[in-house]
Amino acid sequence: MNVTGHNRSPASIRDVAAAAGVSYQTVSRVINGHPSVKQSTRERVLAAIDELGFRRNATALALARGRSRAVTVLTANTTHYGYASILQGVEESARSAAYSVGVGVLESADPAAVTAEVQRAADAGGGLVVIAYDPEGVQALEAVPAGVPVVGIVETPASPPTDNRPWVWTDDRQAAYEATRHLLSLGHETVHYVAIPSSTRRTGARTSGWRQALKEAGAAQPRPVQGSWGPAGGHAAGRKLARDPSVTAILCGNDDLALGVLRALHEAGRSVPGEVSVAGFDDAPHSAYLTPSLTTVRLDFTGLGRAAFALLHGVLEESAPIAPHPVSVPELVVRESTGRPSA
Amino acid sequence: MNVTGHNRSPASIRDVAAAAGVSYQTVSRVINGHPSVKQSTRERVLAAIDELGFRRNATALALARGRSRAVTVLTANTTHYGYASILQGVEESARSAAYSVGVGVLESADPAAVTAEVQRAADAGGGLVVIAYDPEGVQALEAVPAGVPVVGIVETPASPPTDNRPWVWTDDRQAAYEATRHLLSLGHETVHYVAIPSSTRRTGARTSGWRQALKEAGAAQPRPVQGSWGPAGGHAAGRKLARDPSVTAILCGNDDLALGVLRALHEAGRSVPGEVSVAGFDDAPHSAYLTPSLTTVRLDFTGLGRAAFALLHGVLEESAPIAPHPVSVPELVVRESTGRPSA
DNA sequence: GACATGAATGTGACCGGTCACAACCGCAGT
DNA sequence: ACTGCGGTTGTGACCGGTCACATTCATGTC
Repeated sequence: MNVTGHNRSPASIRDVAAAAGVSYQTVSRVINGHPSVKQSTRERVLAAIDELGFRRNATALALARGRSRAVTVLTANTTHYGYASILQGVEESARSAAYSVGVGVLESADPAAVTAEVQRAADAGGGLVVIAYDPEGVQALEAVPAGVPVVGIVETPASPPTDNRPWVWTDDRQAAYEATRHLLSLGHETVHYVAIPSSTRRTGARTSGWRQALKEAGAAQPRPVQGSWGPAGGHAAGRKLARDPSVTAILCGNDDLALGVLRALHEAGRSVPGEVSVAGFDDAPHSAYLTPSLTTVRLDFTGLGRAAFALLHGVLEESAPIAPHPVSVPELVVRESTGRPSA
Repeated sequence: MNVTGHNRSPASIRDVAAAAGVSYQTVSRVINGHPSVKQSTRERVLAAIDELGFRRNATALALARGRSRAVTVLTANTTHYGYASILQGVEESARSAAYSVGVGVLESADPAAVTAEVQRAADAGGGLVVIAYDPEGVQALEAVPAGVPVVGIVETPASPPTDNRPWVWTDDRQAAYEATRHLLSLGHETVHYVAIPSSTRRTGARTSGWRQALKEAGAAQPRPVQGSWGPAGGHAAGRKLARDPSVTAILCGNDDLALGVLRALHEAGRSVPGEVSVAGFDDAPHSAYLTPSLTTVRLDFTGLGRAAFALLHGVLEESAPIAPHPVSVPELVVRESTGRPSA
């Protein structure tokens, strides 16, 4: 009988101490597995703990220790596949390290709101993981107060964040490069690009990888079409591209955009991959089941989340040395949506 | 200059008090907007706060007050559309109430792990939102220690959780009922069902709504096909159903399953909706862009999340009275994937 | 038998806030 | 001059743990 049902407020170590006839300090020692506690005493204390249903108060612990086994993930979105998977990865490893995980969403538009959210997360006391794939995330990363442990998840290894904080990345640039080369190698004259909103005012890593592949191949470099994140944006972009008969290959900034593009092409009566090839980015779970199934670049988002946590964990506990910035290697997955041009 | 760069440890109210030449209690009063503080004093304190870059320590606050403006969402998954959207809804309203949001994932298989996760979340001190759409969630809801404020998000209003804790729901039963009736009204002899894992050992709400519609129409009641959550499960189920030429209408437990079913039918050479009609559940963002676009039942998951938080907020702050269990009304969205049977 | 030694335990202060209560202030009422 | 009172401010204890240090006790050694 470890829970006595109608207990008023939860038992503290002093309650346990009283019940076991020892001092609170001894109870503390037992909880923390300190060696110098006589066996008989330890057993008495453990019995009392069980009896009273004692659980160590996490808040008090955090206050006394000055740090709180907690990580907060700051992200612009929690529903898109990549973001959600990163969160899942962080949560996964955080859980097995007995850390708790918080989420803070960075509301677009308002910079003050972003800063406020960062502040609140910082006040929580633990470490921060900032997903800096988009403008809000980048701003958030910069707004993190000095002294707060933080790991950034960024799009490109090219230019590190302003200071020497650790970060992890997927090599999006390389990934886009490879996807573009795949399409070119099939015989397409050039490849059009439907972009996701880029992380900075400058060109995003995916865009730049695509561009480089075109350049190296001496192919024409059409203007990227700006899309949003979701399928609706892809659909809008796809309608424009579908009107241009010279378009035979389209690379999309993510799989959702690609889905919208596929739909737009279908509505315009252009067959995929017969007339137009389409490739995506991310390899979301549904991409393999579309008709036609989607050629895309698989990115290990959950692995990225795990790496971010591992890094942060190292910083917070000062135990494990900070591993060099982990990279996850993207992998091109060729499916039905890409093929040789018909002409 | 509110941040003095190289500040060692963050300033406490006593630091501020010293700087302003008042007692710590006066600082506390200023922070909390207590009326009886002389205007000149207040200004002096505010100046010191700004000077030292003081921020109130959330941990200490929680310890002193005995409760912490925090909510933890317990869920079996963070990436599936419905779950992720609920989380988003909770986060959204939590943020505007200046609450922080935690996430705990309930690892399947191991019941002990589920209980442990619930415990850790409870220890965090705030309130709990448990998504009890699946066996893990239901178990978690039951494992919440007495005295911890909790709101459950359940599948069916039929049988409330064991005790009188508040909860919210979507009327999944009614939704499935309507979707089934839609298919029957198109002239299908009967409707097959690909089920998501149900929340209890008994039949899930969606299954039961489907069954009732068939019963009322005097239609045959085929065995539901067990699927998992993702498209892979739907694909497997779809392959079985595709082999049976008598199958002309399939209702799926969610849109991901439906996607897998669509793919399987395509592979088997059966046209949708020409030979077979397919309907999903949830109205995920991509469902409208599939080819054929998916008939489905739209559920307001973010609204559900918001409602859950509102309820919990009421409990935690004892201010607003507990509103009656909010329901969000599902809406049938008819698209291309359903039509009259060909025969 | 006196003393150093190490194991086992207890005491007080502290983390950074809050709460309850006491004390001080100036001013009106008698 | 004495009292009452509301506005202002300060003091001490507390939330539930930890940490640094002091203390007690049994033991082995000279």
